[in-house]
Amino acid sequence: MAYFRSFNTPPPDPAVLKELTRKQNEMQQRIILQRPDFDLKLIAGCDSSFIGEDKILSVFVLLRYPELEVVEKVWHHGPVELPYIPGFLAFREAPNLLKAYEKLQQKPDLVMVDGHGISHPRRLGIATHLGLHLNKPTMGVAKKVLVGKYTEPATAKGALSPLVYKDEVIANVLRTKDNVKPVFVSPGHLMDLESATEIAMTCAIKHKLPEPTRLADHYAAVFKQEVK
DNA sequence: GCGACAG
DNA sequence: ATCTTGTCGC
Repeated sequence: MAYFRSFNTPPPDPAVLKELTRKQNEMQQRIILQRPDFDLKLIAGCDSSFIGEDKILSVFVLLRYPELEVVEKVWHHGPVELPYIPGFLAFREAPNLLKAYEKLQQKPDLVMVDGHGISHPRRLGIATHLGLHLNKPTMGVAKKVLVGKYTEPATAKGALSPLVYKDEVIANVLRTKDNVKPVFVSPGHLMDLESATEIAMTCAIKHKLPEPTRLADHYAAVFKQEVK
């Protein structure tokens, strides 16, 4: 990966990775995957951007559902300690994301995260990680696969195919727009694959990324300029 | 041992 | 993620 091909990024400490892996295996036991019982009125989207290599800026956008009108947007920036390591993204981004979340005046019924949910080696993608910390329904929408195998879904919007890992369907590869690369939708915590897929599709209006994460991504770039 | 590898 | 120009298409 990039970290051992790069000259300036320190290689991950084996002892640290062992500890973080232990933590994920521990958290894994608390994951609850079920159809949410809420009636979705407010949905949040979150994403982070980086300023240099040691500062992170996280954004949370709150939208009314299913209208998808923005009702609130907050951000928080701070230092980042760990380098990016595949499989350990949450330990790098979650701390700052949680601080941004606290700034929301109203809390969402569901959080859509830019990244994977249970479609992770130990089922602990950043969406699941955040869900456990917030004790709130979360789902992940990633742009690239992390683990698992799948066949390319049809090119029409709405087409999907399962992402399978260790004989289990951990996400749906969903085409959210005609002839555009699909996204990977997975449940995070207190959520199930079917509901997550349906919500992702409902939020995908005219772009590849569903509105919550698309707008979070957009504002992350906007706020980043204000900070600079 | 050889690849793969979210953001 | 980030570094970066023009360019093709709706």
